[in-house]
Amino acid sequence: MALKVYNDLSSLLEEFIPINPQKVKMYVCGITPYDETHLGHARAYVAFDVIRRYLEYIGYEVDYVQNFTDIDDKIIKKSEIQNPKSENKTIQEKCKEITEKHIDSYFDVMDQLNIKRATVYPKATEHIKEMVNWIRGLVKNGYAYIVDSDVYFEVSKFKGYGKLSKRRLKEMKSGARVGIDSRKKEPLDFVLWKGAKEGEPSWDSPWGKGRPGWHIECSVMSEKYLGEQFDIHGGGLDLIFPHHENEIAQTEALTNKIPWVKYWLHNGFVNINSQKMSKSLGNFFSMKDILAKYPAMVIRLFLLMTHYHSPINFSNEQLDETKAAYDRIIKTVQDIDFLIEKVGEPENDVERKVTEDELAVFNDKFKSAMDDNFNTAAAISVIFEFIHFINEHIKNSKIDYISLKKYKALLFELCGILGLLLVNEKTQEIDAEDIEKLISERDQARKIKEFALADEIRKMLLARGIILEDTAYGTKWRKV
RNA sequence: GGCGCGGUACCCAAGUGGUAAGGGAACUGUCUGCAAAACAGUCAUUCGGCGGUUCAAAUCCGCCCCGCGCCUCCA
Repeated sequence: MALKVYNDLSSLLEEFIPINPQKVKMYVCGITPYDETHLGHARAYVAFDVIRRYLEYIGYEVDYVQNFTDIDDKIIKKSEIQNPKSENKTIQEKCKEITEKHIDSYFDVMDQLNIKRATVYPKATEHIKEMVNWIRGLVKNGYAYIVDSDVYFEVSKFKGYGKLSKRRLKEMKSGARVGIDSRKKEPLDFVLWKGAKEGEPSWDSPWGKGRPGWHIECSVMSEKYLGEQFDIHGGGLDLIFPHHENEIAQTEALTNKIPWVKYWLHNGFVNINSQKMSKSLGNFFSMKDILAKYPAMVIRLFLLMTHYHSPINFSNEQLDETKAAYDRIIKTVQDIDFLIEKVGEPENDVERKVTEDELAVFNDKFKSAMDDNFNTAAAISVIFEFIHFINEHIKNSKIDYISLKKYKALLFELCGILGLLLVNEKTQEIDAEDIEKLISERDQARKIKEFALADEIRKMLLARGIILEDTAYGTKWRKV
């Protein structure tokens, strides 16, 4: 089965055929680094990380570009807040200080979530020259007009306007919420270049000192790193309008290469109590806070248990449930490792129960799910079906070294495609020797039927967060 | 006002024409000195409501009810 993706441009599920049969080029809108990385960011970049990983898994080379919008009103505003430490710095330096700090913490969060680094992370401020050239081109070919030291894109000149967001110009003109700016010819026209006010960071341009508007950077930087046309453009659902619509307009107006982007993919929001997470509602969760309470892989699993295009409702209860689900996977890995050690080398094998065909069933089902527009929720269900299969076989003592190794390899392969690491981080911080010692003391007690003492030891270990399990192969332990 | 998304068990969530995946919770049983885990079984005759199309509908069509998002910065 071939990979199919839901294209927001056509509103259809389409077969994925990249422009170059070996190489996929994708651009995902990055963050404006002026504040903490939040759950919504995590959702978006986990989603596109899995898309990227799956494309690589099925054999493509992937060029993945993600920008940083490191110049913007919110950053400037933040830089104006009094900070004694940066008293003597220029506004430009202050902005850089803010963005660098947030980019660092962004990468820290992304690393914890096991998100692979993009091929390149271009910054808007490092591409001003290219943007100025681009805007100059739009002025020259009549799509942009100059008012004082601002430059605007004239939306009505671009006949495809609205094709991504499925809006018609006429309808939007009558829309109540479009802000009126008398300087613009039409309310929907958007700014390509903003003339600088006193004290704002600025760069030279043919129209005077100023800075680029929001949308232009993505067109310019994607063109620079991926070429005039490429395969996938991604981002949050809220970017469809106006951001992505404007990007299409200014890009296709300049290059006349249509379509600019073949597949548009957007991720759904994170909701709190069925409402969009937002600062104004005060229902905002920073990743720093969540990571203090839950392992990163639990968050990753939680985000992937809902399809990327659907909204996802966040709550601590949901995360607790996901923790239990994740522990089920981890426990199976630990059980396999425990048995591999106990069962020993292949010469001891009595029977080999698992066959390649049996495993292929799970492999195929998993791939079919992923081929269907990256249906991670369905793919995860296959992982749990596989875990059930493994436990069933372990239970029936139909275990042998080769099978166990194969189970483990497939489990890691499937989880790996989803970027799910199967490590119990906490185990590494524990004094294993001490625990083993107590376990053998308990075993002695059990042998002479001193169950009170045995239970006392078990209780003691539980207080330290260690759970004991007695099996036919001896006692196992694990962290809560 | 315009455009769009969704309503599947106690909770979460897959499923776009062939008779309801998966996870969590709960209950029963097996195993165990007791546990834990695992396994076995139970948990939606039904998919917001009402009509229609069809041999067949959660899936297609119509109407209605409810929730949400975008149209302003946003992942």
